[in-house]
Amino acid sequence: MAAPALPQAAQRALLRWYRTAARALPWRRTRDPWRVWVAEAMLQQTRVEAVRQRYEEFLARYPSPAALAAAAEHEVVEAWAGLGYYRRARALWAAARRCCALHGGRVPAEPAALAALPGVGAYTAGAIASIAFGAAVPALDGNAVRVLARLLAVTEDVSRVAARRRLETEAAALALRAAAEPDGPGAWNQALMELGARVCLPRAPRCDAGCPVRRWCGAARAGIAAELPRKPARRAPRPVQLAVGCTLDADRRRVLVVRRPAGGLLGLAWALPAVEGGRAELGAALGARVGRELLRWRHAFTHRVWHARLYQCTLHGAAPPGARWLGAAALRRRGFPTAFRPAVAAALELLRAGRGAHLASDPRHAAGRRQRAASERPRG
DNA sequence: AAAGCGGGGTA
DNA sequence: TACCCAGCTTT
Repeated sequence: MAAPALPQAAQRALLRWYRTAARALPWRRTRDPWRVWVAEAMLQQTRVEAVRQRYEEFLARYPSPAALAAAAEHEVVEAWAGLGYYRRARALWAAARRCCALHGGRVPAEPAALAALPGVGAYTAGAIASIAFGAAVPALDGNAVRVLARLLAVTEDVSRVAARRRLETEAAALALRAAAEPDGPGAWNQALMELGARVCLPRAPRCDAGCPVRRWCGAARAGIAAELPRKPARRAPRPVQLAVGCTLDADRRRVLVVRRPAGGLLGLAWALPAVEGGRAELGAALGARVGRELLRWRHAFTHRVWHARLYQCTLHGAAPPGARWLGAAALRRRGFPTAFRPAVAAALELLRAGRGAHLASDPRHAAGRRQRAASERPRG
């Protein structure tokens, strides 16, 4: 292993800064590998503040791999509702089961064994191994990539293999050297991420706001910190028309909900029945008569935008397999992805209003509809 | 190498 | 509006 390009003095300065500047986050109070793992799983592409609110609650419910493994997969997905990337919940559940089957219910300490678990890639394996077990391995997340690309003044596109390899080599050398410091590689990896989150910000790096490693930063010296790291442009999300059914039972006291198919978008999450297309596609898929339109809203994903319309539906025959009828209380309790919350709110409104009442009779709701409908108007 | 997969904060 | 975030998996 070659020596790191970053001087030891810089590494020590950053470690020193971390000792005093680190935020007191819930997952920093422990070295319990399960608690570290749950935090890392939740933090994948997810803001610290979003995870803060959900972390303790999830751990109270699933305090160990065995506890999670004992739950049903769909129950875990529901506990994940609102956090996004639901595949993480399913992977964590599968990985917990594997820990019980293969590792006696314990979290493995070896980075390779960790990375073999579903949902655990190079970053997460490195984070768990270094933070929970003190292993001298890097944890190269988006923050660390940004910080290192700036320190080393890597001007190449960081998604390219050559640039990526350079960052990984440097990160590995730094983790190894950090193992000889009192704080250890776990603190070092978190120090890199903390700097990226607090000082070395993506758009507007705060080099002047007390960056502890500015003296050693190639990008700051060249005046190009804000331009790094370079990344390829992302493609615009594809617009998709979505028809959603609001189906009441004969008593008009309950609403039909379904679990979405496992493979696709929002897999295994609870939702109102929905299909790409309009009234015709919804009626055919649901076996229902499609009545009046109740609501329009939009929901943006990374890769597509839903232009969604909610229709009141009447079933021709039986409910589709696996569907459930939920009353207002059950509907409120159930965890739904954010994409469906406007529809669930409208369904609740419809239940509350009762037979024959019109949704738009609620002025608050009518205002919301007008606003969304305006933003929804097709361009051109 | 690129695409699929959420949700929300920020400039 | 555009960008990005404590990424992983499949194609």
